[in-house]
Amino acid sequence: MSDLLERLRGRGWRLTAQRRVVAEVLDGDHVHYTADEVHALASDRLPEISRATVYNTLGELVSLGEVIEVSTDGRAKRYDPNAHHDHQHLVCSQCGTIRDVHLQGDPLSALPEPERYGFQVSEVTVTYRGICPHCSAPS
Amino acid sequence: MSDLLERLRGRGWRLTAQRRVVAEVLDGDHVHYTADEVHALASDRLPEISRATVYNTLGELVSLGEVIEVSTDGRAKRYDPNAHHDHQHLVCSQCGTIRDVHLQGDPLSALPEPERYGFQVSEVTVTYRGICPHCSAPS
DNA sequence: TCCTACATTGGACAAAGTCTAAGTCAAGAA
DNA sequence: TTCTTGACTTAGACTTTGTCCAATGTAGGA
Repeated sequence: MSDLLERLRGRGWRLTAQRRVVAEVLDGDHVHYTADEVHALASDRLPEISRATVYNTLGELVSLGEVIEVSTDGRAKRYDPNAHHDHQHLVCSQCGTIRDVHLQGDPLSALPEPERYGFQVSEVTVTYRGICPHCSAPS
Repeated sequence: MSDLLERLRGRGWRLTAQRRVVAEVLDGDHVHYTADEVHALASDRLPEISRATVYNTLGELVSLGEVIEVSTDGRAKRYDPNAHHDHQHLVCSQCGTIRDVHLQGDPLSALPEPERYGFQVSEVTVTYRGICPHCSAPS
């Protein structure tokens, strides 16, 4: 994670306590927090951090390509720090759990030329939905 | 569209002016309105229709499987009446235009068994993003 | 035509996110 | 080290999107 901070500083990012804390919260794989969750976790370490700063910082990390914004349910967006490994998401329709998954083949190739309608297609996101083992287990 | 109304009546739907108007607004292919847009268009024909009714009706149409809910941008959900033809979406990153597209092959098969983590996967949505011809044209 | 269960309404409420003006501070300059 | 300044942060108002509820209206069967 300190690589991340170094990389950002190299791009002219001013390194503040708030930004550091947000980056630390997002450290780790398979993390998919909402902005509110990031704010709550960041507040544990830096109680005076404001919501606006969390939103600002997340937005910056997204536009710098260090974090991916995921909206799986039409509710709060989630932030995925696993931005340097191409992957998609598998979501439990019941509890909302999210897993990163890796596909066979390139989903871009499933869209034939005549179905592109002259668009310059550059990105594809695939979301699988189903019931996770925990939710389908007899209770 | 009157097939739709007949079908719904067959399922015990009470046919009111409000519901008819909402269904009429959603008539047509390649329509992807937000709830607010549906409300505005419905109000043109039936000025006293309330937002709550539009939300209720859209929700019912979705749970009856007659309309699909699409959230392409993490902002307002859009409602797609093209529910009986399997398709995915192509979105312009600049202007937000949405097109229905048809894929080659089944995207479910791109997710190998070991990548399913015990989920019972039942659904997949694929969203392509790019620049539409109108936005990429020299202005 | 009358009944009544279901539908609609308007407004309050809630969740998620954006904006702004005023104050603070990281990091380069001296 | 201290100073300076423009970038960063803050609190809270505001916006957008959507949900809920109690009161009122009405579709369609008897």
